[in-house]
Amino acid sequence: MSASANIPADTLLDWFADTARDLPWRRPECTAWGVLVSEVMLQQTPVNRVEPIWRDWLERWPTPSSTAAATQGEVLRAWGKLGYPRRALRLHAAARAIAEDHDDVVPSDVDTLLALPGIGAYTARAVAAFAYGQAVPVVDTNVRRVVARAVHGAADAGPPSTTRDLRDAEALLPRERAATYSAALMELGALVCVARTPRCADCPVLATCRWQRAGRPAHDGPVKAAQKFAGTDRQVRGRLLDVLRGTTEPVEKAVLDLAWSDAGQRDRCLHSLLVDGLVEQTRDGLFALPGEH
DNA sequence: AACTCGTGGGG
DNA sequence: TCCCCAAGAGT
Repeated sequence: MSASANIPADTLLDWFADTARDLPWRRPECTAWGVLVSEVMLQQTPVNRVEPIWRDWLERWPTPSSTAAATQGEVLRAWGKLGYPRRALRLHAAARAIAEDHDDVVPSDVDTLLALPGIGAYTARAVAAFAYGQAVPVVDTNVRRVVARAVHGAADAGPPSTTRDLRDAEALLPRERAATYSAALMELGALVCVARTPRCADCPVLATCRWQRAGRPAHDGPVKAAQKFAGTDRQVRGRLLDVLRGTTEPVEKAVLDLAWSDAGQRDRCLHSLLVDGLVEQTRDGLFALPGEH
């Protein structure tokens, strides 16, 4: 039996047509730049938090060149509290590269997309598929989970392996409407075949799911360590950057010192923000978002 | 290959 | 409350 038999295209596509969320970056009038921006914003970030930021962003900067003309600080402010603000700088750098090297046209070729900052294995194929309709496999955390269950009969995906994950997804792709099929796989993982408590009763491919057929066995592999946040450098960096997002003028270090009590960790994090280009120091020793002073 | 990098909602 | 985890990328 072929792998695709576990997730039949017609069944999944019908379900998608009936159930899919009406997300703005899925609309036919959405530009390739709009798709690219959405994919970067959606990296590790829930849809409902992305949507308003995405709308504001595209209204303000509808093209790569208009984004490239903004300062890094403006881009970081527009990014707001989406998280992982280095993504905003990479998106800005990608916009510059597209404007300068690609005539302001988002590339459609996966390898060209992969060469852009902040565009990895997932995002490059997502743009190629969703903006240009290419029949390339698109593998995100949802697809990995759906494939693990429906095809491999396992409760959860194993450790990511780009080569193996792409091969698995490639085997599923139908000849027709491959890009929509990929969007549907992701949607299934996002709405039904979710991580914690899958809604199998609502699943369109329940009849062919190997995990279901096997009696939905529990995850057997090693349990991955829970990611901490409180007290980490990530939290401290977030606090520091939030101070600078909230001010128009550069601030003295004493202002940043209020953001975290542990001086050693605070200074280490401020240094790493400077190294990452998320913070700049002015000539007179004040601190600000980059590119604004 | 394992770690780091933000943020906030829901179970 | 705490903990999981959400359309990953870069090193």
